[in-house]
Parts: sequence; structure tokens; C-alpha cells
Amino acid sequence: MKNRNCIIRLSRYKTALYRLKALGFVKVFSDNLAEAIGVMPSQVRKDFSLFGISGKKRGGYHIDALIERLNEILGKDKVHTVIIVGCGHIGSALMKYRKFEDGGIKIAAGFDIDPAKHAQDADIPVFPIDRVKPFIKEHNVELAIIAVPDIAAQQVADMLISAGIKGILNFAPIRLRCPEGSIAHNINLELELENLIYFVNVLKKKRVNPDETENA
Amino acid sequence: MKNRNCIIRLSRYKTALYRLKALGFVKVFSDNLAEAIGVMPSQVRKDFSLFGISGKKRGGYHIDALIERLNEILGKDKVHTVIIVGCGHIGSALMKYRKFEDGGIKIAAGFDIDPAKHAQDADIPVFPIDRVKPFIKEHNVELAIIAVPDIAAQQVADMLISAGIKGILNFAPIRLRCPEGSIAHNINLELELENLIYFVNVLKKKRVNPDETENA
DNA sequence: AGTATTTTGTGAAAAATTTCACATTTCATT
DNA sequence: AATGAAATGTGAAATTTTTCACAAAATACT
Ligand SMILES: NC(=O)c1ccc[n+]([C@@H]2O[C@H](COP(=O)([O-])OP(=O)(O)OC[C@H]3O[C@@H](n4cnc5c(N)ncnc54)[C@H](O)[C@@H]3O)[C@@H](O)[C@H]2O)c1
Ligand SMILES: NC(=O)c1ccc[n+]([C@@H]2O[C@H](COP(=O)([O-])OP(=O)(O)OC[C@H]3O[C@@H](n4cnc5c(N)ncnc54)[C@H](O)[C@@H]3O)[C@@H](O)[C@H]2O)c1
Repeated sequence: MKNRNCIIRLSRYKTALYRLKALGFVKVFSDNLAEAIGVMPSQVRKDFSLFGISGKKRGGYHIDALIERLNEILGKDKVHTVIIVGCGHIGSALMKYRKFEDGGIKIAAGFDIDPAKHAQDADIPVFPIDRVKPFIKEHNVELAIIAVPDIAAQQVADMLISAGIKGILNFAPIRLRCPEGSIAHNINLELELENLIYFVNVLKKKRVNPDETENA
Repeated sequence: MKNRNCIIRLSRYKTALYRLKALGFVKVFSDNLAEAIGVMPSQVRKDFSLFGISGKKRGGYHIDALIERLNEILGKDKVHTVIIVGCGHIGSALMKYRKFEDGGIKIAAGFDIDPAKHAQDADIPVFPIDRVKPFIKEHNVELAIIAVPDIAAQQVADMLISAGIKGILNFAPIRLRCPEGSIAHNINLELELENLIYFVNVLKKKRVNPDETENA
């Protein structure tokens, strides 16, 4: 029911709603949202009913109220503080990304083992890794992004969790294990590319032989 | 049946197999793979049977043969050339990532609209954006990574597809539309963080009130 | 060689997710 | 105020995906 895909759809509805709002719309119907994110209108209504979101028959949903409700459900009604561990290529790209802040995600600091990466006076400071535990405790940080090499990732994750981190977004190409009470989501870009390659091949086979292949 | 999740699992099995192989294993059973990627053994066997992969009863699967077969299914039995459009923070992080090449994914060049990003003599060169069409045609490139600002992304995608690109991995936070015969996968990092935030909140509610909440 | 044990491969069952379909409500128009 | 059209909310149906469970095969052991 309230599975990962459903939550992802809620985020997508929200993105679509912000765009519709910017376009001047005040209310929206399930088919507008369905069209925007590429699902059936009944899916939109089912998702909403799962969270007790209701609109008005014939009147649809009020955009502002809907955005507010979705933000509340998604926990985006307050600012979330995140730290980044591993300020190499990916880590520093993320640190420089300003749009997270617009979305209520504040990157408080970076941490790295390499002194060359340290920048304690920068806009978003980068501290030595041994400062991470006290930092997490002092600032009550619950979220971390891991962008260290794969061999170090599990060890870093364990350390962060022991310091109080509850949620990790991991870019190292391994599946992080974590104990009850904490959670890790893994982003594996090579896997994403591999996946894309597979579906491009399916597509090509379909062109050559439209019958023998099935849909992607 | 052969849905996206199934293909993702195949990639994961492959990763696990490489690790098991490096550890000295020669054969593997469905429960080893299941344990490694966190699914049921019957899921592993079902996935394999879907692609006509078979092992030996009581003997399991031969790791080398299995890796080879998976690579073949996933289209990883040859090197794939990729270009990157938009060599800003994310784009250049990806260009500097050496492990793609180990996995048979070769980043041939980058393209950017900003002359300050151009580097025609670099290891992986960065060319002006107007060179991208001839490059795609000349080198028969089918895959592209888009890492331009969101407002430019759809336009860039259309251009790439018209030049012959079949598969796009998109980092801009919009859902790219593309015509029949081409495919785009979207990576939305803010959505991933939002999703993580939701599940961390579910976790916290569960701690406070173990009954009223359901599993993540 | 024969027996016991382990593991696959796969239909069938179960579970999860999506889609349908329609009664009900609301809004617009006359 | 009455009528008609449009959109929601939701059980039920359909579809998809996962898990079960067990017969058949391969290996190990005696
Ligand atoms: N760069 C990419 O495009 C890309 C793509 C896919 C996956 N990844 C993955 O993301 C991770 C980071 O990649 P990258 O390219 O940024 O690598 P990188 O080498 O540029 O950065 C890694 C950083 O982590 C730091 N580090 C190492 N061990 C540490 C520790 N124990 N504690 C704190 N910091 C530590 C290093 O000093 C370095 O600054 C890797 O796991 C990589 O496989 C990167
Ligand atoms: N940096 C991140 O951590 C991050 C995180 C999430 C999402 N993203 C998304 O990834 C994309 C890139 O982000 P970034 O931080 O690397 O931005 P950036 O501004 O650093 O880089 C964008 C690059 O694209 C180039 N560009 C702009 N228009 C172009 C065009 N028409 N053709 C070719 N090149 C063009 C720019 O010159 C620039 O070099 C954005 O859509 C952003 O929303 C980035």
C-alpha cells in the first residue's frame, strides 16, 4: 500500500503542483496530475485516499492546500539538516548544489579524511572526519550523504549511525547494511547506466523484430 | 515479468557474483545470491528461469558462466560509448569517475555551452555544444548523460535524440519526454532525499508507537 | 551400487499493486 | 430551483509480482 513507489509518486505530484501553481492554476484534477507524472487518474485518487487527502467532487483539489498536505506527509514542513561525508567529486558537487536549500534541505557541513579537502571557513565548511561524531550530536543531525570510496562506505555508515544518524543516502556502489532504527537508500549510477543500456537494447530489438519482443 | 526491478536485480546479482568470485568461490547457490542482494532464493531462481538461465540441481550455478550470461543479457558484453552534456558540477564529477570504464562504459567526450568549460585536449575532451550532433553521428553514440540546468534539459534531450541518441540518463529534476524509439531514465536526487526523509519519519513514529505504524 | 541429502525449476497460491467502473456529490447553467 | 455535466472516492476486478512447495535431478556418503 504505502510503498516506496507510492511515496515517490507523492513527491512527483508535489513537483507537478509547484509547476502548475507557477503557471497560475489554483485548482487541479486527478487527470492533470496523472498526465503530469505519467500514471492513471485513478492511481492519483487512490494514492490520495490512502493518506486521507480529499478533494471536492467536480471541484478537484485546491493546489495550495494539496501542496501543504503533501509537504506535511513527506515531512517537508520543516527544514532538514544533512551532512556530507566524503567531499571528493560527487560530494563536492552536491555541496555546491543550491537547490536543495530551496527545497528545505540544508547541507550543514562536509567531512573528509583528506586534509586537502578541509575548508573550515567556507560557506559550507568541510571538517576533518573525526569531528563528525560530535557535530552530529551537537546539531542533532539525522541525515547524511555518503560519498566516500566503496571500501570505506560501510565503516563510515556504522560510525554515523552510532553517532545518531537515522537516514543515509549512499553513493558508493555497495548495498549498505544498517541496523533496525536506521535506513539507507543506495544510489548506484553504474547500475542505472547498465539498466538504461538494457532497455535501449530491448528497444533496438523491437525495431528489428516488433513481434518477438515485449514491452519495456 | 521482465520488468525494471527484475533487470535491476540482475545487475545486483552480477555485482554480488564478482565479489564472490574475488573471494575465491567458483559456484554459487540461489540462497547465496538471495542473501547477498536481500531477496528470497525463489526470486533468484524465478528471475533466472525468466531468462533461461539454469544451474544444476544440487550443484548450483557456475560463477564464471553466470557472470558471462548476465553480461550478455544486460548488453555488457561490449563496450558502450557515452557522452556527457553539461559539464558543470555533476557532469564533471561523472567525467572524472574512472570506474565506469572498468565496467565497460566509456565516456567519450563532454559538451557544454560555456566556453570556460571547453577543454579539447583533455583526457576526456569537452567540446562546444554545437559539435555534439556531428560527434554523435560520426562516432555512432547511442547513450548520453544530461547534466544541464532543468530549463535546458528537454531541449537538449530533443536535440540529442534527433542526432541519434537512443538512451538518456537525466540528472535534471524534470521528467524528460521522449519519442518512441528512445528512452530516458531520470535521476532526481532531491526526490531521493525527500523519500529518505519520509522513511526516517516513519521509523521514528514506529519507535514512539510501535503498533500504529506499518513497515517501510 | 544404493541411499540420503541438497538444490534446482516451476506450476500454483498468495500478496501487492493498479485499473475499472459507477454511485455520489458538487458545480454551472438555465 | 431544477437539470445536466463533471469529478471524486472506493469497492471490486484485473494484473503484476512474489513466495510457496514439491517433484525431479545431481551430488555425497556409506
Ligand atoms: N564521481 C562519480 O561520478 C561517481 C559515480 C558513481 C559512483 N560514485 C561513487 O561515489 C563515491 C565517491 O566518488 P568520488 O568520485 O567522489 O570519489 P573521490 O575519490 O573523488 O572522493 C572520495 C572522498 O572521500 C574521502 N574519504 C575517503 N575515505 C574517507 C573516510 N573514511 N572518511 C571520510 N572521507 C573519506 C576522500 O578523501 C575523498 O575526498 C565512490 O564510492 C564512488 O564509487 C562516484
Ligand atoms: N550538482 C548537484 O549536486 C545536483 C544535484 C541534483 C540535481 N542536479 C541537477 O543536475 C543538473 C546540473 O547541475 P550542476 O550542479 O552540475 O549545474 P552546473 O550549473 O554546475 O552545470 C550545468 C552545466 O550545463 C551547461 N549548460 C547549460 N545549458 C547548456 C546547454 N544548452 N547545452 C550544453 N550545456 C549547457 C552549463 O554551462 C554548466 O556547465 C541540473 O539540472 C541540476 O538541477 C545537480
